[in-house]
Amino acid sequence: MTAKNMTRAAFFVLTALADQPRHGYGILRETEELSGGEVQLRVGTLYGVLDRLTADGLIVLDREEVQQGRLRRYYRLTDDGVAALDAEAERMAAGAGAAKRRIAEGRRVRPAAEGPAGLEPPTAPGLAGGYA
Amino acid sequence: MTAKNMTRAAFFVLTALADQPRHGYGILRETEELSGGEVQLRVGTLYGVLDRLTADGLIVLDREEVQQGRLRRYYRLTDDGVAALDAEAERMAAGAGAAKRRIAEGRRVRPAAEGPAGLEPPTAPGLAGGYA
DNA sequence: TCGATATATATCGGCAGGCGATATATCATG
DNA sequence: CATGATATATCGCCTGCCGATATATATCGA
Repeated sequence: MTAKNMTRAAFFVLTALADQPRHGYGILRETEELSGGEVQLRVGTLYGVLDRLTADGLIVLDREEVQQGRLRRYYRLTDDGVAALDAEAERMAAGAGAAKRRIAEGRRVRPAAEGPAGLEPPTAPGLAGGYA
Repeated sequence: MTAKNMTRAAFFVLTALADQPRHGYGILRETEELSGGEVQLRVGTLYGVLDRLTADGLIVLDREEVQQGRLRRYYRLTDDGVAALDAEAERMAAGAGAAKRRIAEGRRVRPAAEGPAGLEPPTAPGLAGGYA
């Protein structure tokens, strides 16, 4: 929707890889654990995301291991990946802050009441805080 | 990807409506202004989102006005809408915080260097902070 | 020993949703 | 008189998420 709009799935994958390299299945488990089970990154989503992030140069294949007869393919963030994740986190924090502020701002005019709108016409139109 | 996963566009619309009722075109301008031009909610996106949010009971048609021969259709948040936006803001802030923390955590092992991985095998696997 | 579950990879088709393009209409500005 | 801002709305393309499915090995309980 914006310039380089990162998908949620991509964000979660990058976050899971931010502290150390992980393999696909590890990313799945880490994401779920990290969010207390709230976020569930799906298998069907994972590999597409991994391919796209690799193509975009945000992650790279770190190494391959064979543990107990099972292949593990480890990915890690590139410098670009770290930067992208950092920027996205910044944007999210800013957006969350803006939303919170505006909810509070609206609470003055809208104290859980119904009816066409606030009683007095809104004071100023757009002065708002801005995301950043 | 999670339980009730709200789209970005929906988030921006709800945020734009959080302080006062607005009409479609106003939402577009407000979103752009609010983010310093970084976020551009598209016209082709807007009305679908508006319909979906209405169907979900997160916003309602507040009123219709005719200003200088042009129709303005104002929407406002419902209580559910406020709650949903608040919850989403919380999730975003938590996610952003987790990402930031993990980036810092990884910086210890990955000081902008390249090579298969950190020198010593990562100390502990998953103790992480968790989103919330 | 057999079935279920966890670990681990990967693909495919359906469907939701964002976006560019397009259409229509009014008003202000150059 | 044309352009651009304001204001609504629709349509088709394409990206991307997800459920289902496939394959293979190891573990554990019945």
